[in-house]
Amino acid sequence: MQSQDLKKAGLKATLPRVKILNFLESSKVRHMSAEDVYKAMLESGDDVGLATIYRVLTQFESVGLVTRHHFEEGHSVFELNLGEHHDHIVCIKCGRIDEFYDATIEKRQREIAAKNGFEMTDHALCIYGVCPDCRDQK
Amino acid sequence: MQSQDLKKAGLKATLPRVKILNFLESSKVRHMSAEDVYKAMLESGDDVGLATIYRVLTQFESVGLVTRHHFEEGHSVFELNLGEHHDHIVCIKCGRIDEFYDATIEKRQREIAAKNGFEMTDHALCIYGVCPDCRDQK
DNA sequence: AACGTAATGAGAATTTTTCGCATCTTGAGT
DNA sequence: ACTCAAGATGCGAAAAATTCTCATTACGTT
Repeated sequence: MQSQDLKKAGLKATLPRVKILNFLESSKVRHMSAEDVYKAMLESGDDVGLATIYRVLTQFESVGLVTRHHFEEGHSVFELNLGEHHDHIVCIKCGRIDEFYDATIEKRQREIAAKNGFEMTDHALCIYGVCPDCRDQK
Repeated sequence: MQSQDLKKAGLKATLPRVKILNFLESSKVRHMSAEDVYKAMLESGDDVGLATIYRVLTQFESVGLVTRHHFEEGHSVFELNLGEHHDHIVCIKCGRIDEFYDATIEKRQREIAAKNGFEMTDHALCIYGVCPDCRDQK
């Protein structure tokens, strides 16, 4: 039940917020822009204003429910947090997004931050390339 | 002489392009938005239209003269390519940007791309944190 | 020096995101 | 369940970032 999750995160369980969280949890697409969420919800009859989508996704981000990514498209992409951290590998042809986790890279990052005297709060690693399907079709 | 560099890169050596390249090479700040470049050049008397700045930086990117970054600010940041690839560590308090290169991470990335069947074309790694100066001031 | 092609400038247009404010909900207290 | 204040929403306007249009200008080749 989403309203409990929201309250646990310190947010009032308003109808738009419940709908958006519910939508994110039930969506098969994991990475979506605010506009994507807006349109998809419109289709399914859950009419939430675009400004609210932006506000809510930003709030979800600040309480850790979602992660915001800045890939190369000129707009933010949001992803529901499912616990395990991971990085991304994006196909520059079709936009397909795969996920991966690499302990070695994670460790090196922490070491590099420490070596530079930074207190690491976050990191973003994105590999760009051509996915298997797009390579074949060429 | 910048006009030679431009021609070598396959671009006509127009006045705005020479001025912009010259500005990037002489700037002490290495990471700038299109707006930053526009304003700084205005100050120094080199008046180039903002649309041209955008066009030229995009061209410079496609011929490899500059790299475009998508940090967390909601706009692109450009950096003159000086040969050696590197990644970034950004202070979320003051915006300071340090650079680093880690062979282990580079190697792992190539391996991960290969393992997923991707032909890697590029990658972006950015560590976010609080820099030494900002930690002290807190 | 002349010419054709490509580049520039200025502002309009797009796109993405935020803001302002009137109205409506939520959740705490009765 | 009912009331109320704080906070949330919706909508359109406003910002911010970037691209486009098109008339004018500059390259560089002849």
